[in-house]
This record gives sequence, C-alpha cells and structure tokens, in this order.
Amino acid sequence: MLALVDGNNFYVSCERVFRPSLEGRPVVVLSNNDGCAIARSNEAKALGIGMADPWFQWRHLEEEAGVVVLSANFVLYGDMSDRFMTLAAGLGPAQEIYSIDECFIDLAGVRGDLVARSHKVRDRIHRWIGIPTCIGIAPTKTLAKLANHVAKDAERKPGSYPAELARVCHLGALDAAARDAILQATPVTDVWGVGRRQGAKLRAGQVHTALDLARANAAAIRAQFGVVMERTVRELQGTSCISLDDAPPPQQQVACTRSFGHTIATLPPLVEAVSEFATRAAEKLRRQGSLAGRVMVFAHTSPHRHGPQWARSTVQPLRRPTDDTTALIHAAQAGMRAIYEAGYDLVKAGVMLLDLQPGTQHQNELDLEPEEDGSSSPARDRSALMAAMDKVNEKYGKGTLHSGSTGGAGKNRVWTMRADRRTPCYTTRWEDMPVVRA
DNA sequence: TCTGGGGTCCTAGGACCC
DNA sequence: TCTGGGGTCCTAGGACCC
Repeated sequence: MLALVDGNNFYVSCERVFRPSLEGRPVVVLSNNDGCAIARSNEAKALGIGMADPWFQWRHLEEEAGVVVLSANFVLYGDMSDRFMTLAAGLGPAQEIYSIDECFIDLAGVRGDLVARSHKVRDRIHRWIGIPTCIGIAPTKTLAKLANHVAKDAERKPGSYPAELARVCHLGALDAAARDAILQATPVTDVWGVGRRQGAKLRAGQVHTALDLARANAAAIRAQFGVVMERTVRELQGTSCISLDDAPPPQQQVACTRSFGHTIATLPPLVEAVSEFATRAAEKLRRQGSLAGRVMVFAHTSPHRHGPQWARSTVQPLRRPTDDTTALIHAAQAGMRAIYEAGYDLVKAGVMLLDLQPGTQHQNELDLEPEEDGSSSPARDRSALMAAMDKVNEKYGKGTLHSGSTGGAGKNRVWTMRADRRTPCYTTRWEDMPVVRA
C-alpha cells in the first residue's frame, strides 16, 4: 500500500505561516514578472482563478474581491518543503519526494490502522510547521493520487465525495461498490497522467470517468493512446506499474529559462540574458555535482500574439564536460549569436545544460597540480572562484556576484556587484551597476 | 498593454552501419 | 524493370506533471 502526502495550496500555505492574517482570505502567488497564478488558496479557487491563469485576466478581483496577491518566494518554499518532507517521512519506511509539495510513502509492513496513523502525521505537520495536508492511500501510485484528490475535494467541496473521506482517504479500505462509486464520480481528466489532449480524445471515445477508464480494454487503449496510458489503466485496476523510487538518479538536464516581461529585439540584451541564465544553470549544476557536455540555447516570440512568429534553438558542444561558469557563458553566448535574427519581438529565452555526468571540474582537469614555482593552476583558481561565488550568492542573494558579460566575450572580464536585488536580474540595466574588481 | 519555469518519458523518422 | 533486414544513435516534437 502507498500513501501520497500533499501540502494543500502549498505556496499559499507557506505564506500564511508567516502572515496569519491571510487566513480565510483569497490569496494567490504569482510567477516570474507576476505573469501567472501558480498557487491559489481555496477562497481564490472558489472565485474561479485557475492554475497558471494569466493574472491580467483576474487583476480586477484585487479590488472587487479583496484578493491578496504575492510574488513567489521560492527560497522560503524550498525551506518549508524540507521540513515538510522530514515529517511526512514518519508515515512509513520509504519515501519518494515527488515534487516540492508532495511525496509518496511506502506503507509496506506498517501495522495498525493506516487512516488513524495518517491523521496523526497530518496533525503533526500542521502543528509543527503550519502546513495543512491531505493524504491518499491506495495500492498503486495512480490510485493514491486519486485518493488524495478525493481527500482534498471532500474537504474543499462538500458533497463532491463522502464527507468521511475528507483529509485522509484510504481507497484500499473501501469495498468494491464504494470504490467504484468514487471512480464514477471522478472525471477522467482528473486522473494522474490524463491531460487536456488525451482527455478530449478519451471523452470522444465515451470514456468520461475514472471508472470508464479503469474498465477500458488495456490493449485497445495502448493501440490508440500508447504505453503511458495503458499503464494508467492498469494502475487504476490495482496493478502497480510505476514503482516507488526512493533514490532517484540525479537530474538529466538543468535549465534556466525566463520570460522577459517586455519584448527584446536586439542582440546585446539577449546575449546578456543568456549569460545570466547560464550563470544560474551553472550554479545548479555545481550544487548537484555534475558536469555538462552540451549547452542548448533558445529564444522565441510570444505565441499569444499575432504577427510573425520566430523560435529557434541550437545545441553547442563543449570541448570537454565542465561546470565552469565562464565556459558555459561562452557557449551560451555563441549559441545565441548563431541563431539570432533581427526583426522579431522576443519574449522568452533560456539555457539548458545537457549530457550531464557526475563529477566536478577539478576532478576532470589534468592541470590540477601546482605549477613548478608553487603558484596554483588556472583550473584550480577557477574552481575556487566558482565555489567562492556560490557561497557569496547563497549568503547575500542570487546574482550578488556575477560574471560581467557586457564588455565582449571575456575580453575585459570583471565581477560586478548588483545594485538592486529587488529588480529581477534580467530587467536590470547592468551597465548602470557599480563595478567591483575581484 | 499584460500569458511560468523546470522537469520526465515516449515516438517517429532519418542517418548510418553491416 | 526488379532495390534487404536489423540494429544503433540522434533529433525533434508531443504529451504530461507540478
């Protein structure tokens, strides 16, 4: 048996811990540039605000309904997540952290009343860190996700599911008729693994509910929808196809991508932006202890606007796998120069580091030994510099120290101190910043 | 006017090899 | 005229998740 423990409206709940006055009020947390709603309180959901809805469509509710709007604070959410995961791990012998706000727990070997035990863990999480959670229990991951959905809706929308399933829902403890009734009451698009596209296709084939999908012929589903959907069907039938992964391998790619908040049509700010993205991505890379073999760069126009569309990407191989910020910036800049074309209003760009492998720069460098005169090697200097920058940026905030990129690729390299950390880095006018020599 | 960011997995098709 | 079959690797694109 598996449990899925999921923090309710996680980012909003984190904010409420430190601002209790937000309790009971409609609250949303917005993405980068205050573009989209990425978390909503129950009160905000009740107003109709959807996940990832562009905020300009709902801005009027700030006045009309007193919606409280917050910019995301991911450092805070990450910290709360760590505490949340530690407490949730107490539910069973193994844990898979699935996202910032949810984890699967293996309940194999856990004796006693699983529902009572789950309520205890819920209460502990709420008392100790202030985050409300729901827990779904079932024999497979897909069913545990569904049980969690039931636990949430039974609490949030009275009447949608039996009230006794609110907060903790153990599907495995129900008899077949009761379980089928739950699946019958669940739209197929609420099933984990069924998105908008496949959901529409399923409905066109008269598969409307989770029960319809559970009773579908797995082979026929595979032929029409592929192996992923076939697994979903089997999981709904109670056959576990997706195992618990309590030691996931390191990520296969690392990305930093951003919308600009305004359009960019010329090369210099694009080059600056991808330099910044490469810097952020390199930090993540070093944190994870990996080296990248290739760098992908992309930029595109807004798909939401009329007018000429443009989107391009390119992959730059590196001479050797590296985690060195300077090398990654150079590759990103070269890529952007190669794909850039004048005449388009670009709204987003990004850098992705590919072909990751374990290791750190100095392990991979041949010239790590000190020079004969006792001075240190360039590779070791760079490695130490990267580590020092990571420490400063961790302590004083992202982008406090970064590699200057405006003076041409590496020609007059300087280290600049950010003038104003409240401004998103990609809209800061870097040429206005004071220069501090390292 | 204003539309997130960071991931995963699967599939199809082309190039290449023997 | 008639043009194999099987394998690998790579890439692009689609679909999904939170």
